[in-house]
Formats: sequence, structure tokens, C-alpha cells
Amino acid sequence: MAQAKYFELSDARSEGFFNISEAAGASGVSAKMIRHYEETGLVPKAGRTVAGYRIYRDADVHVLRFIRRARDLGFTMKEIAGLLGLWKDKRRASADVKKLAAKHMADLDARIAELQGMRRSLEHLVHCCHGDGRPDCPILDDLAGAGRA
Amino acid sequence: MAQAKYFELSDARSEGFFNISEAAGASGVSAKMIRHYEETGLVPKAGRTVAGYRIYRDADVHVLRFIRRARDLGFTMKEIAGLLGLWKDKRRASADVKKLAAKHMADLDARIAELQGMRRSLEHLVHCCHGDGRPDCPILDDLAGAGRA
DNA sequence: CTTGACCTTCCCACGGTGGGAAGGTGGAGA
DNA sequence: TCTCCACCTTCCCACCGTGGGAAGGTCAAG
Repeated sequence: MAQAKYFELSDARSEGFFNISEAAGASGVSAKMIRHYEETGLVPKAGRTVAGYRIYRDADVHVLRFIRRARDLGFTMKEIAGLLGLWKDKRRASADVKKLAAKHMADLDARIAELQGMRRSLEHLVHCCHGDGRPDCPILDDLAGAGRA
Repeated sequence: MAQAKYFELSDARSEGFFNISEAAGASGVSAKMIRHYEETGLVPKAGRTVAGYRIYRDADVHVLRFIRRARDLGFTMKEIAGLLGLWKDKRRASADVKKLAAKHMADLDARIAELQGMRRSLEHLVHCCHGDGRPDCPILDDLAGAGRA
């Protein structure tokens, strides 16, 4: 990215550029999100045609795909910014990447444990509820604090 | 809730009312969120003192605690609105509550599975990364699409 | 030249929570 | 009574990630 506003769109295309929806299709990141990532500085500003259309090269699409995959692994935007920095830095230590990934894995574990705790409690309640036409319901009783307050 | 603006705060207190921070402390819902729930209609508008301070009875705190517990189980606001409706309706069928809870449990399961999928992929990558001072790193390679694109 | 599909920027929404500013009140102590 | 501080009020702004949609410009094909 970061080219000057040189091209007509047709010229840009023949020079191997994509427009934003092509970049979106090729990367799996929506056009909306591509603009958003640019705005927030996650990716550098895209080049533009004389008419102001954003244009993308293969390398740019590659970056977007990287982001997409990181999102699929649940990394936050901040973490992805860190990963992109490490990716660009050819002298990085793999230990730094591993540390970031391990941290994220711990976050995932915490979140999973939290959800499993909810699930366990809920399962118990659902199990206790006869679930028929009568109004008495242990689920509501529990939420209302019957057993605690 | 839904009392007219009758009281001075001191009178209200002696009539068994709480102010918002007391209600917050007793229910585990922050004052900020109590106002938010009122604004969004999840709970009815609180009574007020002549000076405009919100006042709460035990029953109101009870409702807030119900909401708090439902949040702790991961129910969304919309689901909680449903649960509150069922709670208030003394002629509800417990089957309706059970259905709502079972649906939420399925949502939790889906979310857990999603996170576990991420965790598994990530674990594999972290395991493959030697994590030393050298720059080559299977985690970044994977994100960059080495094995797929 | 028209038409339709794209592009641009801009604002708004969701969930749920928090921070903080600006101004009014309550109650305790001097 | 005055002062002081903690609390209350409303209001707007932020986070994260994503989508919807309006208003206006551009491009390519017919």
C-alpha cells in the first residue's frame, strides 16, 4: 500500500492491482472491515486511483489474509497488530511470537473455563426443571435466589 | 418501582427504600448498569425522591439480583427480558423456561466448541514453534498461509 | 446516454460495561 | 449557619468487531 494516486482504474487493473471488493473476496475480509482496518491503522493506507478508489496488490491481500486467519484463531486486534509487527520484522525472535500465542491460548482457556462453568450450572438447573405445563420452576427459583438469598 | 415523587430521601430511607448505590451494593449490579437497565426498559422506572434521586425497595433489589444471576449464567439481555417476563407471570409453564434455558445452553456449547477449535489449532502451532532467538516461526508461517495459499 | 454495479464518506446500530464532566443534594461537623 | 465531601443526576464518549444504510461519485457495458 502507500502508492501515489497515479492510475485510472483500468490501468491499475492491468498493473496487477485489485479494487477493494476483489481484495475482500481474495482475503476473506469484508470491504467494510478493510476500510475499518485502514482507518484504525492496522494496515497502512491503501493506494488510490485518480478517482479515489482504493487499490491493492497481492502483497496487501496477503496481509489481509493474515489478519483474517488470526481473527479466526480469536486473536484480538491489538494482538494481531503485534503479530503483524513480528511478521514484518525479519529479525524477530520466534520466542516472542510463541509468547504472544501462548498468552492468547491462556486467555482462550480462561474463557472456555468460564463458559463451561456457566454451562455446568445451567445444565444442573435444566436437569432439575420438569419442564411441563406447571408454573413451578427450579430455574427461576434459582435465579430469584431461593437457595442463596 | 413506579412510585410517585413523594419522599425526601430521609423519609424514603425510613420507609425502607434504598438509594441507587445501596441497591447496587445489595444486588451486585453497578449503579451505572441499573440506570442503563432502566433506560432500556429491562426494569421499570424507579421511584424518585422530590430531589430526583432514584429509590428502590427490597423487591426491586430482588429483581436486580435476578438479572445479575442470569448475567452470571451468560444469558443475553434479550433472554433475561424473557426470563423476567416468565418470572413475573405466575401462570407460566415451566416448559417455557426450560426451553429458553436449553436454547442458551446450546448457544454456550456452540461458543465453547468454537473456542476449543481455536485452542486446538493454536496449541498445535505453539507446539511446533521452537520459541528461541531465531526468526523462523511456524505460527507466523501458518498465519501467512504457508500451508494453504 | 442510460443503467446498474460498483466505489467513496458518513453516521448509526448491536452487546455490555466503564469513565468522566458538569451541576444539584444530603448530611455531618465546625 | 456555613462548609465540605460524598453522593446523586444527566449527558457524552470509549472499548471491540461487525454490519446496515444513506448520499453522492465513477466505471463499463449496452
